[in-house]
Amino acid sequence: MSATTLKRESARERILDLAEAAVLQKGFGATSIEELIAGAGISKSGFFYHFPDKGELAKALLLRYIERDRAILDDIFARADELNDDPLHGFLVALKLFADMMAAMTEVHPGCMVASVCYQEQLFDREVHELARDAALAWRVRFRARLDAIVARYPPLVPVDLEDLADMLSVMMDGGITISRIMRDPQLLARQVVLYRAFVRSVFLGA
Amino acid sequence: MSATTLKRESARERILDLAEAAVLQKGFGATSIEELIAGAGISKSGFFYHFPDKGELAKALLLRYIERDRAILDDIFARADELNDDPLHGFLVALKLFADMMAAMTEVHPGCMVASVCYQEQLFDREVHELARDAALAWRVRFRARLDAIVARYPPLVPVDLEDLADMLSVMMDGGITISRIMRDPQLLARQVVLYRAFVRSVFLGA
DNA sequence: ACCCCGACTGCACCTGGGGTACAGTCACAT
DNA sequence: ATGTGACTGTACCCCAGGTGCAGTCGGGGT
Repeated sequence: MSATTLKRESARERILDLAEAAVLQKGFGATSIEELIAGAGISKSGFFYHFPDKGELAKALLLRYIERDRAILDDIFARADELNDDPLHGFLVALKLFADMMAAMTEVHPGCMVASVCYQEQLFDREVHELARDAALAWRVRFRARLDAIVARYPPLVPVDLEDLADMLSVMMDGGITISRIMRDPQLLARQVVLYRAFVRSVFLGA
Repeated sequence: MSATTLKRESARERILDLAEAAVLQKGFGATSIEELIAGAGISKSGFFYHFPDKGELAKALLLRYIERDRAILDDIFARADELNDDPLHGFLVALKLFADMMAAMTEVHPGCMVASVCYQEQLFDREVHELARDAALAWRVRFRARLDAIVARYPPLVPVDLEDLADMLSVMMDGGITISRIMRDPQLLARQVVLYRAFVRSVFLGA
């Protein structure tokens, strides 16, 4: 990394920051390169120097989003595990932490980049869709591992498929974000996470 | 309705059909008026005769989608009520019918128009967003009424807010469709509806 | 001192998509 | 016969997403 690259924040990062906010707020299609370069203070040529085309911007955006999401989940689970070493209670605490985090957001959740990509198909290439798929698969694996640890100690009282229960969290996050946005209710997502928590609790601990 | 309107299927309907498929598959932005008029066999002027602008097409599309969705739900609940007059078992049967319907779809669900609109903000006017919101509100009211009837007979064993539990179905449908698409697993949505059913069951009947 | 390289700028130009404007057509209903 | 609904055709405008390329500017390596 040269000194030039480090000064302030590189133009590339500035574009990515502006694009992320704009895309989550109004969608990828409605976000113009024009507005990004105006905001970042660079020329059109400068933009195309960093991103061969708009699709590459989408890829970079998704990659960054997935990475941050992963870091947030890592942090939440780490904090939950610190407080507790029982797998079930650790998971329940993590869900609580997550719900609190969502509840703390005063405005509606900016949206899930992965879902956003899903509804803009064909605009992006195969590669971008694989990225989204890999992210969803990573969520499944992560949550599934937690659930596997739980069943070893708590035999489920309600018959459920663990993979489905793992996917259910992804489903509720994505759906929760969407319905939260549609309803313009910032708290809806948090309440849905709490409901998922109640389900997990009742599956392993009963009513 | 004139004879002209009836011959074959009106151009307007043809456009709407083509647009619906295209939008659910690749998004509204990626669906060009050009491709629609080519498919419908009319001129550009013909398109703008029916829809003042692309936004009006979105509105018409959403309206049609919401109406069909309403009809499907009406039918499912009517069939479920025919088979059963207990509110809880009626709801559980309806969920089963719904899951079966979703499972019967061999390809991945085309997607939810309402969610699609949600992720394309700013592309549409206030009116379109109000439409999406009203649709989500209608789901909430419909499911909430079912749940209210259930609690009158079955005191909940797990403490849940009924409005949240009602919203949870919308959340799982939308999220299920999205994750189903991302994962390219057509059966995922059906399995998630079954899980929601298991939750409702355990809330009112226990493990 | 020299030059290369990364990170741009500026300008010219092209395409496709979303419109606008408006005159004309043609079948059918009254 | 006359009007109305459902269009067609032509012409034109703007904007966004590019493409192509020559030039610039500052730092680092030799």
